[in-house]
Amino acid sequence: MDAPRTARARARAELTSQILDAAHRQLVDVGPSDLSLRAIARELGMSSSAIYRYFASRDVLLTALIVQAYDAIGEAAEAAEAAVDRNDLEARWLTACRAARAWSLAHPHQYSLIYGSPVPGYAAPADTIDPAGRVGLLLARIVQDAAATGRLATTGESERAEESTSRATGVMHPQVVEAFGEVDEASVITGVAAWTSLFGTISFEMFGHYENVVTDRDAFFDDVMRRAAYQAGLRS
Amino acid sequence: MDAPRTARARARAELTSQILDAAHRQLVDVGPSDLSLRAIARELGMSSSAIYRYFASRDVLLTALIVQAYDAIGEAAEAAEAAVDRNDLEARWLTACRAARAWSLAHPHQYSLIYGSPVPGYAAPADTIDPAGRVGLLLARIVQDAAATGRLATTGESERAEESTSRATGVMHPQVVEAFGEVDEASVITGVAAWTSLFGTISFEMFGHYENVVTDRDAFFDDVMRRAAYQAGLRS
DNA sequence: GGGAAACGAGAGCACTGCTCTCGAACGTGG
DNA sequence: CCACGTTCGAGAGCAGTGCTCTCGTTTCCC
Repeated sequence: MDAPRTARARARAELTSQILDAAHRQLVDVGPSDLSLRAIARELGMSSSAIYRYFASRDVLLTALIVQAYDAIGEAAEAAEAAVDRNDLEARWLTACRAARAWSLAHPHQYSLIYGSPVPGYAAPADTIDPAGRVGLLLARIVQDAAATGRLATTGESERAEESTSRATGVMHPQVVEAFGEVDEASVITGVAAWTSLFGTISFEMFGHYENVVTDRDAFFDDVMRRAAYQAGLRS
Repeated sequence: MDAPRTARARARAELTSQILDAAHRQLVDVGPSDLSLRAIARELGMSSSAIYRYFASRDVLLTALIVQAYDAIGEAAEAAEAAVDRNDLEARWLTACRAARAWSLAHPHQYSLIYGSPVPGYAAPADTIDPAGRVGLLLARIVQDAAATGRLATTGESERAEESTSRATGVMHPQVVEAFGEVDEASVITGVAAWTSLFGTISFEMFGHYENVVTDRDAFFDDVMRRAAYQAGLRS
């Protein structure tokens, strides 16, 4: 952000990112709750107390890592989705979901950092809520594109959906509704439900809940995400 | 289970459950990762090392608490569902889901113990996989009842569902297919997807992912669970 | 009753996050 | 250019953790 004028400022920025890197490296094989400030300090050859010049507490460091992880999975999903034909909405959807899953399976500890139980004594810092929505925003954009090209199926299924739709108003946060663009709130709900389903499925797989339940995880995931896309209003 | 013949065995059983109770009590306000063996020992007026006569390690104690939590949420869902008219399949479904959510909101730390990121260095003990499926089994039973009374919608929606159904075989574990009874595998998949959606939605709500996203959580949950029931093949 | 197993308490080890102090390096205003 | 104030790093230390080991004591079973 700011250009580091003085040598001290430059050294500070350098060390800050070195600490972050070391923490990120440690996260590869230890898991968030076992992440140790002292171990990071050892790896960097500095005293443990020196870390506190750069991060006020362990939780602050974790928060920074959380933001990193959100950005990483968001970027992975965006990059994959960007390579797909803009007109093939379902392919875009499925590709984004698959990319999110692939990233998660490749980075289990970072995943549990952002989608597991919050490890600090329940503190959802404001810095994290913005990057947290990145994958969700990507999905919302696809739904929005579907609506823009007149390809969003508004009525869910049969009369039942209509019934629940009729009284569903004011359920979602205005800024989320805005992110979906000019679609009715029922579509926002199904979109958020699909987003939830995406990470619910990944979490269940990663946290062992599909042990002795789902054998072919790839096929299962694809199937569920396809149905989620359909229910969100996307038709091929 | 076994009748404690000797006084020593009786004292052992007594103390074991006292430790478990103290741990459970501590879980009300501290969260799984902050659960302290020494604090439990202090509360019980015994030395910390004495705990190890009853639980070989902290993880073993946590495992016991996990089983307790699974049983508790399972029992809550079952009790609520049992009070509903057996013929109203959707009401049974929705009631079970609501009970699971209500239990979760009332017991956040126990919830994150079973549906959050696994706190031990990734150990999913065999003792836990059985009670873990209790809520899922309940939902499966409802689907099974629907099939038994000829009220299970087998073809999902349109030709798309049929397409993905055609190649979906061998995806699920045989014992899960068996738990669903005489339904085709596609219905098992949608059932497991609905089960995933249930806890995915609860997790997102509990772990703060609906902050600035969903305002009316009750209405949102009902809506999503109703759609999940529909997609699982349940029709009112 | 005597031998063996189970038990409780205490000390101790290695580790954690975090605080405080103190001397050294650094940057900037006069 | 140099003195003063800020920033930084290291070390010691505190309170706490899970866990192990030892050493008497209690209980059980033959």
